[in-house]
Amino acid sequence: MAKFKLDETDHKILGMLIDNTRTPFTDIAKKLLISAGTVHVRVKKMEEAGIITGSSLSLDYKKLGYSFIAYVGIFLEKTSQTQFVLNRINEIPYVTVAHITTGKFNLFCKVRAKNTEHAKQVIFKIDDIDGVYRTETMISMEESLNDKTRLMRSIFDEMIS
Amino acid sequence: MAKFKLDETDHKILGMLIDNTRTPFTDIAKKLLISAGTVHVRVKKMEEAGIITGSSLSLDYKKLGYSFIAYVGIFLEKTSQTQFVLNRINEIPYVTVAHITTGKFNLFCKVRAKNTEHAKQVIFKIDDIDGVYRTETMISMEESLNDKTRLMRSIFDEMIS
DNA sequence: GGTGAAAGCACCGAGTT
DNA sequence: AACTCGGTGCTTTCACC
Repeated sequence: MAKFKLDETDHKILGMLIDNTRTPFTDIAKKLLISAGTVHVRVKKMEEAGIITGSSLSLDYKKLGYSFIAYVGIFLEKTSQTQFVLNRINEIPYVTVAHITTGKFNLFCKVRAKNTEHAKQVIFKIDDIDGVYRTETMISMEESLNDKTRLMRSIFDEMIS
Repeated sequence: MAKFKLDETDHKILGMLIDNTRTPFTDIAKKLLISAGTVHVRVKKMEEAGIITGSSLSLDYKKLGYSFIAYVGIFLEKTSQTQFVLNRINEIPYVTVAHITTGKFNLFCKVRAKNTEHAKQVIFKIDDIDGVYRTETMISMEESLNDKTRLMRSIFDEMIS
């Protein structure tokens, strides 16, 4: 939970790995003018500290046939049901992220589905959860991905300057 | 854009790589009772087909000091400004995803920041864009990540059954 | 489209400065 | 902390099925 101290070298290593986890340590070493062993040790330390929690593939979901994205805002009958409903939502396939929120909605989640028909089925499952009073759906017509890489750049740029 | 035909072996390979891009091909080969060379060829084909678009590190942003998440709904003065405003939003650091949406808002984005003060600065930048009439912020109190892995499981479960 | 073996590297730990 | 170096094991290719 605490802030972890990373120096500029660590950031540069992360910067090279965030776009491609298979970037050879030897390449990183060459670019940063350090030894591959040092890269190895630093990555390991970041893994042990829990900064690096794993690695994942980036897939083109449109090509896989999942081109529908929607956000669903959820109103509850009573706020005391929040955790219960969140747990139920997390059991529903094709819900990719869920949040407890302040503001308009009590809960908020993202759904990725094949098409409108498929999404409707997913959203009906959310509506059916005990304690859900009403939902409000926002359909994404276009997603512009900044995502992880972009966020890391924001963080790095600030730290280096 | 078209659906790409993946067989069960491809799905199993993706299933083993989605959680850990560094899973040795030899391990995958052993488990699926095929040769490591075959795993290599199939992964390469999926890369060439654009199904696999890359690989990225999973990082603990809380430990990096970025524990604030909010969603921002955006109302525009005129819908004709949509693309222009989307482009401006994509230039703002700490905005991680942006969408053009139907429903309540014209645009919709996710912000990850250090704290409320930092988030305020980011949201002010959104408010300042020409054509933005009003924004509505939903602060996440708790994020429960299903994320990529979860989605892939949803897809695989369906395909295998 | 798959195999199996061989060659080429990367990873990773031990020992050193 | 960082470097070098050597053993181990993964990746990648290629001739063959």
